[in-house]
Amino acid sequence: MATIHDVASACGVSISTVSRAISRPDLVNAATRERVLAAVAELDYQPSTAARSLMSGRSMTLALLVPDITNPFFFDLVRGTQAQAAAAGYSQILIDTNESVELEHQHIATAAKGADGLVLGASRLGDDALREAARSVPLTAVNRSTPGVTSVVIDTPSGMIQAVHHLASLGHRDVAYLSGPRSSWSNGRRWRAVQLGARQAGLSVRRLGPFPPTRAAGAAAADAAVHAGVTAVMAFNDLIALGVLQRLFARGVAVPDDMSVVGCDDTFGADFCHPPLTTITASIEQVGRLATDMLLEQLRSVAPPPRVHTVPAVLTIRGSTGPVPARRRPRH
Amino acid sequence: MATIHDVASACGVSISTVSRAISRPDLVNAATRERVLAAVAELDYQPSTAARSLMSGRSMTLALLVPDITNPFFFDLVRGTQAQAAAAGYSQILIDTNESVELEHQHIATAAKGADGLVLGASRLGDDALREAARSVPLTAVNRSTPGVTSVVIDTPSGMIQAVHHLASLGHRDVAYLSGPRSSWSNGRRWRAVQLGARQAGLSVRRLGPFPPTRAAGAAAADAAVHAGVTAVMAFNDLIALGVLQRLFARGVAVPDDMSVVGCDDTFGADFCHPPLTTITASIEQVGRLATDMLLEQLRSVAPPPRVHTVPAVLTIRGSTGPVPARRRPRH
DNA sequence: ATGAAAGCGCTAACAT
DNA sequence: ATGTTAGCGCTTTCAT
Repeated sequence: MATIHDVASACGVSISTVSRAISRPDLVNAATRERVLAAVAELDYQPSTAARSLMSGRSMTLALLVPDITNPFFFDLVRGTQAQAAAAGYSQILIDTNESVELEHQHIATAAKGADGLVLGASRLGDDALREAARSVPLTAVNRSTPGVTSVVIDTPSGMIQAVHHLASLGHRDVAYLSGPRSSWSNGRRWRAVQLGARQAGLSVRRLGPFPPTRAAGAAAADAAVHAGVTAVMAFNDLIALGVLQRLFARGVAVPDDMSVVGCDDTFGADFCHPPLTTITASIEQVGRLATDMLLEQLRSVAPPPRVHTVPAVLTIRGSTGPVPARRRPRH
Repeated sequence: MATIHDVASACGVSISTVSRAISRPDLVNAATRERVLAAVAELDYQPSTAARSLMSGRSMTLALLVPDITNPFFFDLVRGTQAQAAAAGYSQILIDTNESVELEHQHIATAAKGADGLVLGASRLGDDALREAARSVPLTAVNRSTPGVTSVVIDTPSGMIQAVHHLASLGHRDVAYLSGPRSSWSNGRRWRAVQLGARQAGLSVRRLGPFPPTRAAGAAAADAAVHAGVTAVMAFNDLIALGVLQRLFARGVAVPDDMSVVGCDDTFGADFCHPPLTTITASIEQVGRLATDMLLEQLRSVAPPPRVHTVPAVLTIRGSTGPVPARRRPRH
């Protein structure tokens, strides 16, 4: 690998001239510049990022931490952050914290030294830990908000309230919320939204779970819902809802004829599963873009005060919700 | 941010002692070591990765390049490479080359300086360019093989041959292959496999396309297939197949009653779309793990000669394939 | 316009 | 067992 010295000696100038010819071309004589640039091309010289980082203190790298790359929600997020990072000349490193608070903690510490800033997807950290982290490194949190921390949150709750009303208007009186992970901030918000909507619409909700936010867990969730005797379920996310659909089908419970199912996030698959999922839609990729933008902003010399940006979410009605069954089916 | 000097002066030793206390504890007096480690904890000292990289010449970072992060095939790959990289203490940076040969070229060059090695997912590079790249930086290619380049390839072709026989056994005589991108090496292999299978099974295949490997393109592909009057299609990948399913449904063509559909890769969604997709299954995550392993191996002092590892793939029959229609439906 | 030299934070000889 | 020193490759004063 060619170094700046190779280039310098190749065209008989000093290393500072080479450096300047590259980073501030206007400061060097046109003729010399040509010569240097030619040598650079000739030797295929690439300035060492390590050396640059050492000098500048910046790595031109951003890190994205997610609890589980397996979850399509995060695919969409990755897409958005990656695109925006790339556009700004940053690389993005991807870290899976495996739904673990400790791992997240640890990775924040280590990632912080490798990256110039972090995007925390659905952080499982507590308020104090999150604020603390935000103090030690530029970061923006996605779907995890607390005062003093820059974040972008999706207004899923208002979508869920709409969903409850939708269910009510179909005649449902008994619905279950299939809870996500306890450590998920979104889960708390969503459950509160469901409760609020239920109060407004005058129907009864109960919370089942918590369940891991996976398709596999949807089977258990479906069984719990059938056992509870509700006519509709609202799942913490689409993954659980997908699992529910599958399990209900296996048990011979028809959707939406015997049971209505509402997902959340409208991630990949929600529109082509069977039946297609009524769910809460937001542009997650857009959220990723925004989060990266807000992070990049903090990296500029004058960092803005922490802000929280809210992205709208709406109810998308598809085939998995329908009128309440005329007569309740036997509970298997 | 604390430096090694801060730690050193904090406990009245030289920086080398600090360095040693951290990287080779056995070389320093137990008592001093304690003191140093205490100071490290106290000051929350984190050795600078940039400085370390500069010294060692290694960044402890791997890069994964994919043509399109949007594609679920690559989600699975990301999972695998990420897991294995993390296990080996490496970070992984993710790069989207956007289906562009030029972008891939360029990113290989730039990524090469930031990362210690690359995993190229479904590289769109030509043979020469790929070999050239492999000469300049440690890399392993996934589903893109050429002599002299370490790679892991999925034995999708044998799965596709099985699929053709499956179709033949259902009575199909006319099938179409819905071609993927021209620059995709896999596409060529898959098409050849389909032709071979067709010859063996004595049925006729034609190639339609090429189509971009996206759900959206599946609509065009479906129309082309209907127009061609075939009774079964085999798509380059599940994404196209999913799009076909959707379009066929919209046009009132029943699957599998009027048309059988075979996908490829068994990516997220293939098992819960409607009807579930008959497809070619391989553990893509496993492929990612393997690719990273093989890359890591090249990074060790004595790099092994280029090898190509083949991962098996099998036909998974689901609901999207069935007997050939008794009488052909009118072609819309 | 160009060169010399200092130094970013660290590790690895080489002294002591 | 510990300290001193010389770089790793680069940018950036400061001279010239």
